[in-house]
Amino acid sequence: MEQSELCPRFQKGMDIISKRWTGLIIYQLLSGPQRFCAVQSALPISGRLLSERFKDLQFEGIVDRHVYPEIPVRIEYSLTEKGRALEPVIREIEAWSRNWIEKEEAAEEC
Amino acid sequence: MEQSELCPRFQKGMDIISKRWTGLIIYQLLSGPQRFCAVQSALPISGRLLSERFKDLQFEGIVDRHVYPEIPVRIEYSLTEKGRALEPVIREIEAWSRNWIEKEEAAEEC
DNA sequence: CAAATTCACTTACTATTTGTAACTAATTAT
DNA sequence: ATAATTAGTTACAAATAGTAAGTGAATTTG
Repeated sequence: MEQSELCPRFQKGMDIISKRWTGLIIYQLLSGPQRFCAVQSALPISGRLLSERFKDLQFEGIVDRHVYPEIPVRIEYSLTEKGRALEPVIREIEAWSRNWIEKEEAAEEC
Repeated sequence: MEQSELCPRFQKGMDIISKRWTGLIIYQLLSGPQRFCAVQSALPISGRLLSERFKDLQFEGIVDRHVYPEIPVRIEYSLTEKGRALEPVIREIEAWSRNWIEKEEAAEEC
């Protein structure tokens, strides 16, 4: 029952993108740096989870958190180079969804 | 706080591949139809979860289950056309992992 | 100037999902 | 007869996700 030759880097990569919300968060940030509340209102995710995911993604070097010490402080999240390198993954998922997910199928979830 | 224009098909697609284990199961089946125990010994997944995931993936039309009524019955799982269409997604994740995940990073997980 | 709102979170609690282990039933090999 | 393999299922504990409310600093509204 010992598992085999699965490349550990591939396994790690798969772990990252197959964690709930990471794909959608990265998708959101592909349109440019955004604030916490902007991402939150773009996705059906709670503050608790978004905060947790941002921490995970920062730890993985996929997202950058930048504090602008302005009149009221402004905090922006953006993709690092490593994060932007995930764009082709996201685009392939987009393409697959467009081609293979029925409108009805998608609707029954909402 | 109402969430916006996220395409529901993209959301559904993301839901599917961002569910734990689905990516690795599909990756395994890309090398051809396989039996339950073959997939199980290729991945660090338990029988309970694999059984559950196979059911989900059949329901989504991504995996086919075929029973060969032989001397001892043989059951094989394979990708449908919809499932095989996910190959580019998997390949992009592979490429990203190869380029952006450090050996050490991956190792510290195991 | 007091009250409400916004931003970026955190805390507390519940529900759902995972993981672990053991069990089943049919067949087959030793 | 005993042990092993296949394709699961059941029972239960641990981890993760979801919901709701709270926090504290600053800012706008009445």
